[in-house]
Amino acid sequence: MVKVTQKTRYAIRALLRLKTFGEGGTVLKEISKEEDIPVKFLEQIFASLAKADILESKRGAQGGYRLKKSLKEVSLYEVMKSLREDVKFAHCLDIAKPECPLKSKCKAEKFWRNIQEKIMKILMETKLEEIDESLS
Amino acid sequence: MVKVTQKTRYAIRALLRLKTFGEGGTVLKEISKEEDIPVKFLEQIFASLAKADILESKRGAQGGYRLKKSLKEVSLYEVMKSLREDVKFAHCLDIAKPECPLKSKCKAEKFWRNIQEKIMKILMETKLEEIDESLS
DNA sequence: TTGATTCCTATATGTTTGGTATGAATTATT
DNA sequence: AATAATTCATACCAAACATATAGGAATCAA
Repeated sequence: MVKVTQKTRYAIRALLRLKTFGEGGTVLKEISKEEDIPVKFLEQIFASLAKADILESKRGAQGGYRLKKSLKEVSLYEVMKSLREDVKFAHCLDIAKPECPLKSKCKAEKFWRNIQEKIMKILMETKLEEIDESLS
Repeated sequence: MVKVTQKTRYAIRALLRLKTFGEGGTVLKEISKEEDIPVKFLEQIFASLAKADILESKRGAQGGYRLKKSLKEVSLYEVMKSLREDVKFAHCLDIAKPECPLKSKCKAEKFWRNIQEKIMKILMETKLEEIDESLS
């Protein structure tokens, strides 16, 4: 299953915005306000992104977030995966065994896997940097 | 949003199975049994596929379904669309106007559209015929 | 110690999905 | 004409998932 949720969209926009703050970074509240994303929701999102080493956090007063990687290096796939969004089509590939009575199921699952690989390739090749370029 | 649901998977498998019945076609109940898909759910699926001219139906006694198009001609995109599964990423492209205060949103939405087009291309190029070939 | 912040986890709300139920409409067969 | 077999149409329901909201713990600079 490949899905692009609101969460993913928020994440992308937040990262893009964070980029404009450069090395200094900023505080979550700021981005929440500027991008009009619910604070508490964004907290969860940033927690995930931080865990995935896409951004860096510092707690406490004078704390905040800043990008840890250049957006050139961060793929869409990486973001989606860190948010634990499923990036798979095939459902039960383990059923696809020779003995499986539903032959068309076996075939179909393998078929899904092929598609999945193609789409994952796109998601992996797409770096966030492209976003900034996509308006020019 | 691109998603592959159970419904889509059922549809694919059902079409594949239907193909094995050739010109004569068969009755929904039969496919339901062989593919282990809930009858009533499959009814809805087939109704959609029929509306999309992918298969042909005949009501009443001695009725049933048969493929209307060769699976060579039917794309994954077509199936998904006929089931009214969303095949779009971009959410609110109409907000992406010059006046939009959320510039990163505008950028992002355009970015999503690019991705969407790539993925749609894959889905459109993928014909169901490939499924049968994918195990060989 | 205080205030600002991130982090953690539980809960509430809304939407989608997968499936069920009921029955109407259609058609071949008897 | 009656019957049985089918597709067609629609409404409903429960579970899963998405989108938040809430409360407070942990951390840290001043």
